[in-house]
Amino acid sequence: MAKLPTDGALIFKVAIPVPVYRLFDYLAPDVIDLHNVKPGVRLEVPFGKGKKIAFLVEIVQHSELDVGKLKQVIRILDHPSLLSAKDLWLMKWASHYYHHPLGEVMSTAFPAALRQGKSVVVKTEKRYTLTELGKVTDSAGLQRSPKQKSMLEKFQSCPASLSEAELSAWNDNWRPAVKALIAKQWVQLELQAAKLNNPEALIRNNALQCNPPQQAAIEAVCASLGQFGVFLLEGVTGSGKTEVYLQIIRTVLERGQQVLVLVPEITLTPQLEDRFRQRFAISIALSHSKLTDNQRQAAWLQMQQGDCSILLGTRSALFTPLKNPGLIILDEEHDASFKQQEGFRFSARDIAVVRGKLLHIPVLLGSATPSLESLYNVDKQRYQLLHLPDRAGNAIEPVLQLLDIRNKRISEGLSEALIEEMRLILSKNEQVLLFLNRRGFAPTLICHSCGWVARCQRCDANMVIHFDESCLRCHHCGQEQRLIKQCPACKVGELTPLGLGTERVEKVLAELFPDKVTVRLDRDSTQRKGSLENYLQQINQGKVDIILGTQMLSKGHHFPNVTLVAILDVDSGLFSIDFHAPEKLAQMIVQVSGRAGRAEKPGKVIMQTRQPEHPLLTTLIREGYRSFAKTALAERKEALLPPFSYQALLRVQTGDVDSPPLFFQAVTALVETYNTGHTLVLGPVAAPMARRAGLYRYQLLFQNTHRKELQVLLDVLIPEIAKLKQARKVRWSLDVDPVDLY
DNA sequence: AGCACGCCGACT
DNA sequence: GTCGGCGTGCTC
Repeated sequence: MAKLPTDGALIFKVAIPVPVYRLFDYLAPDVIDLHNVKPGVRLEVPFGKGKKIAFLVEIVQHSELDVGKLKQVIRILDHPSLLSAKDLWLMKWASHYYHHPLGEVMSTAFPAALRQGKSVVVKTEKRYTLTELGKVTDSAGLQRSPKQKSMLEKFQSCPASLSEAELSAWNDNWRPAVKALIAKQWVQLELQAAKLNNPEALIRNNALQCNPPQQAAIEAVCASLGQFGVFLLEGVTGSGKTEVYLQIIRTVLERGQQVLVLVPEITLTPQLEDRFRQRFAISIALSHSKLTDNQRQAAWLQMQQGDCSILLGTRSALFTPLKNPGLIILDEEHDASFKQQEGFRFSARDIAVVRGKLLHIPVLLGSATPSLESLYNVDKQRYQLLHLPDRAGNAIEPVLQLLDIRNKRISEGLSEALIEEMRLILSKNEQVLLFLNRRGFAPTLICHSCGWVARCQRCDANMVIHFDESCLRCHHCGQEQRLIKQCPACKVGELTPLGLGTERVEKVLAELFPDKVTVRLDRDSTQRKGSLENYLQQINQGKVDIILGTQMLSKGHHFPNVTLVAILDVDSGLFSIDFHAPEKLAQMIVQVSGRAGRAEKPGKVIMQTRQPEHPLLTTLIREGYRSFAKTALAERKEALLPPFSYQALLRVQTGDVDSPPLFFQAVTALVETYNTGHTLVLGPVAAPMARRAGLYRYQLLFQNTHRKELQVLLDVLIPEIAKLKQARKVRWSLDVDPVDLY
């Protein structure tokens, strides 16, 4: 219990969710008993004109400010804190690392309802009130003797509560009939607890037989339980990664500990959830953006209270407090969606590793195509590589091949050679999967006569033709207009769709294969809730011959009857200015390839290209992803790009063109003052897409081969930038370790 | 981020 | 003479 000093009031140092890089001082509330008032508790405080929910960070004796002018905390919301000291430490660390105000970091770590100040009833011990027990027992609707009745009445009006041991002792004095009723009730109430205490009750069905590499991976991670270690589980689709997860999780549960499982996207949760539910008889908490605030809050609290042992969630679930942490699994660790792209731009993968170290638990990163950063960390022996080489059940790796389409006749993106391959596969009643990462009919509408192109008025981008909805749409800002027929510039020219989108390919497939069923899977076709699931079901039931889709196809879902995969336009990924592009392209190719085939039906992957000699493609095909990664890492090293250096990107958006130069002038002056180390400052330059949604975009890149030096510079620079008056006219943000230079 | 204060143009 | 524009500064 904190003691009141004799000479003065206690000061609460408080983080408030406002974009301000410091804490605020408040007088402690008028409660003498500060028992359980620990850093991390939510507070209601007066702030400016109104009130805000804030977070206690520290209790101190003195304030830099005149104590007489301090306001007082209105109330304390949590008894005790919902966050552990380590949870708070992690948030402070993240606030510092990403240079984001602590109040906002903490705010994002709480579910929406709790950050708005909703109170939570926290039970401290598992006790059952007799009143409660009496009510449920009585509602069984059985005939009772007067004696039983009077006993139950006594029971119901009894204010006391009993622990398990107390109840069973007390139980012995009851008549058998009432005892039986209570026992029945007891079983219900204790079911969850019993499952947690009895490992055998956890498991619904027997584990699958594992091959030696799987077994080795399981043993390596299990041997590390109770201590920190990062494991990179590398395994292609079908290599049995999930089985490895499940068996390790079982061991963690048997130790009475909790598991946090993070996945990149919600579309992946149903399948993993099913596998988990089939294996474990305990409840599984879910947390992702498609759930309601209440559902997410429930999951959060269940993990915090230790009422649930498995949490399956997306990026934002990372900070969920764990009563009894045992393991963090991050599946598809290479996926860019683990990086938050606005506001508090954190990497769930990187913070997960920090959290594992803090909690002395292992972190298991899984991927068929590990990120270059993680492979680099394996080289540096910071991560331990666990490789699953075989497809479980002896399935054969798909054969990748390039299809040179230079000077070849091509109809709507499909070369004749590809069409022939498709005919062959379809004639055997096997499925074909076509991948094209561009939705809509065509990405450009051009005038055949004068060359006019339909551009978005608010972005530096073309309007995409959507014939299905008879509109032109900008994929960057969502702006829409009706599909026009006449050229607005020359009034005479014929408007022609240029380029390829999934809608267009769908149309040509209907002409080429009139007796085959095609399903198109992209954001447009799966917008209705449940339609994706519906399509997937049809595909797996064999009602579909050709699957055509975008990025959506490359993640999670596996199509065992697909024996031919074609990537229609692999070249568009080869010429990006972002140095991450080759890595992303290689990952995409391997991920898409992994969708196809199974044991008795090996898959074939065809990539249409006009760059058949391109080293990225040839290395990937001849030597595989790991060879590609090795080459790519060598190139990064040569150019001193991450992971051989560290970057932070200062981004700016404004409605007017005049503010950014003034802002960057002021920033550059600050940089000159504070950059005593060797941080490279590149820019400012216009962003690759200089205008988006009506806003002008610029960026300034900081780069240093020493993490610490960059960190120290940003430590002083960012709060100073926040104070600039030129910063008020622009929307600026800092992106530490950017993954997307757009 | 909000919100108030404050100093310059077109209006009941 | 006022209403209101948004530039500037502050929030314990």
